[in-house]
Amino acid sequence: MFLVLALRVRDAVATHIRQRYATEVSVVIEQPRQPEFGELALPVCFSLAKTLKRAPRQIAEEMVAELPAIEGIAAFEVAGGGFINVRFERGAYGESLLKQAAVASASSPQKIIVEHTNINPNKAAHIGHLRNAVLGDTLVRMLRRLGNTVEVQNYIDNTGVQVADVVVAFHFLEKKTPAEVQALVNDPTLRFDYYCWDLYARMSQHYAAEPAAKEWRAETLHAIEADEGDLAETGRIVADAVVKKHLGTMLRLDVEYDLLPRESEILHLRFWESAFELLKERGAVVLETKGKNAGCWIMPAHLFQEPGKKATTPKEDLAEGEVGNPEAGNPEDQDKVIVRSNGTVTYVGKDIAYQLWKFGLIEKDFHYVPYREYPDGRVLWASAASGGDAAAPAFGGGSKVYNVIDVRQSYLQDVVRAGLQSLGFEQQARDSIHFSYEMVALTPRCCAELGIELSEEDRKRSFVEVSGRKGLGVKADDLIDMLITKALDEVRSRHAETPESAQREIATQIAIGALRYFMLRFTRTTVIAFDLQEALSFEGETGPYVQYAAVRARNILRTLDDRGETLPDFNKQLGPDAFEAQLAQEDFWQLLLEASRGEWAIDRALAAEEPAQIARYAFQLAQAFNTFYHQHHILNEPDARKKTFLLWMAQFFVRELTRVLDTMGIAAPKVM
RNA sequence: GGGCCUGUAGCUCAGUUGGAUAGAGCGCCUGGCUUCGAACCAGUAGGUCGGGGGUUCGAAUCCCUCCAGGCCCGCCA
Repeated sequence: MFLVLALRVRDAVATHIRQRYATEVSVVIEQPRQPEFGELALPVCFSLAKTLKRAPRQIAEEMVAELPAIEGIAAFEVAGGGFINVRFERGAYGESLLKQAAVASASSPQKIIVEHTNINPNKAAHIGHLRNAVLGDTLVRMLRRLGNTVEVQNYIDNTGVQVADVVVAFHFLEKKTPAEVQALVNDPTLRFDYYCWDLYARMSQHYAAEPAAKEWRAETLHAIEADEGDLAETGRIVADAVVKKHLGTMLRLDVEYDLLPRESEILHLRFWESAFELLKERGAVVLETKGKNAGCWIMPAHLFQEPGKKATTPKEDLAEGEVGNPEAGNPEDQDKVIVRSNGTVTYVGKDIAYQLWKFGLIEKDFHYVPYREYPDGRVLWASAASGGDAAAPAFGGGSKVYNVIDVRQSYLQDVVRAGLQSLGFEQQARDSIHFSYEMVALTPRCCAELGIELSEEDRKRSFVEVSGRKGLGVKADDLIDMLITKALDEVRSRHAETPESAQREIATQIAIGALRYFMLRFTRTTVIAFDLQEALSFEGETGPYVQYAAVRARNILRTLDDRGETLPDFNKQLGPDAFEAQLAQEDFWQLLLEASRGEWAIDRALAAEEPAQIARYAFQLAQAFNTFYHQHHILNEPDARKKTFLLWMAQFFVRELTRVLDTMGIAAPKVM
């Protein structure tokens, strides 16, 4: 509702300015620093002052006098050097919240593709992968809440070097047949993804000690690509088993996907060939005849050095203004090889083909088979080379694509985008969003706690990068288990009477809440220096703090029921006058406002491309409620009218906070 | 050599895209549970917003420069 009024004011003011001053300015809406200043603040007169060459305060006064009446708005006031502050009609506002009036959306709904997780299927997921999945899944939930159709893709690189290295280790180091590897997968006493974690680290050490072993890698990669022999079969077994483990880990966090596009199908269905024809036709890639890249098809550096941006809004330029191109050295050093001199395509080439498919820009499509069904009924599909299910939904063809990939891949993402651009797909290039984020690193203290040996050099650093090759990192499932164990201790001490299964369910919700909130509270550009104690905390700015506020509010309603009282019929007992009277009390009004700002917060967070803002909003709302809860004892309220109103407030708060938590993928437990 | 990011309280981080008196959590200190259960609340202390210049009504935010740290720049993925 807050968003509805904000948009209404914005549009009315913009129209007024256009008509009265014959000029076009973007009307920025803010929340005033001080609540006493009202509900919205418009600094628009400051920018207007420049074009009109008049004092901002004078313009503000003139505008306040001339602005037409707006439904739901009680007053415009001039403040400071030329702010226009806006006050809502409190009675009407409360009434509309009760009646659950219109849901607003600032942008028109569209089909959006979000790609996230994308873990190499060769070992267990670690905390860095958790950041990706939580960020991606929260983005998906935010987009869906504002009415968009979102398709979630988790790209599986089942033919790459990382899988190959584990296959190499199984085949050449451990001398295991595919059947023996399959037996490991089936062994219930062994965690296959953990086994691979160690094996992969061992293999990396082996390569370092005996570089000649890299020939095994080449042989294995070739076998996997050709899909022939024992090496290929072991590859399929490893990748499929590890993918299933990853899906299980992510489901613990309530992260689901719609589609697993697999690299093996991109290869076998020759997506690249279609893209290659296009790229050659439009001159986006050319055959190099001289220099160090002789014999390669390259993308000339100038294509991504001069992106030729036009007609983009400044906001989009800023948000994705990460064009990182080397400018030093020889000109050909900056060209990007797309097809090697031996005729094989590089990773970026495949990525360009995949990105084109996401927008529906190449003729090719996958076949699709159901991969698994989630407990909530959602079906996860996987790509297939042939014999697809006719009942499969239409995948791909999005109008906007978010790739949730860490910031280290910025350069490659720029090349992919440049590919689209040089093919003439300007709009799609702009709507390809690299939703980048910084890495999760480990603090030296955390390494010490986990018994990880560090070099002298690393110990002096403020953080150490997680490395799969070194086997250095915190496994996602281990962290989740630790969180659940800790939460379970707390739940047991508070609710000894509760059955074990219920205790465990609550502890799990708290653990996941803590984890997801932890991964969301940092902005995308912040390196998370992972600290076990901080991550395990359930106090202060944490997920459990927010969950607890919801539980407290719900306890009020439950206790009312336990006392044999019934919830009043709010629709009959609360009208505009009642709201007007109760909301005259400032702290009631402020809490209600905050609780009604959910969509506004999501709208702004999406505009800023920063999910951390949702975490922050949820925390602030919880904080506001906790203060309110402490000051007003609802069930003992002697004034019947006031009590009715406060009960409604509690109910409204529960509903809104639950929705925000859901947007972050966090459950509101029954008790805590 | 180049590109991108970061530098804000003892620590970890926000800061509404240039706005009003720079905020929160943790930690420290003080106080509050027979209550809708304290995973909470109230309060104290803590700041040259890395340094310097500039732009203007107004700068933590934009520009220049210097310093410090991180990431990336392969016929690897």
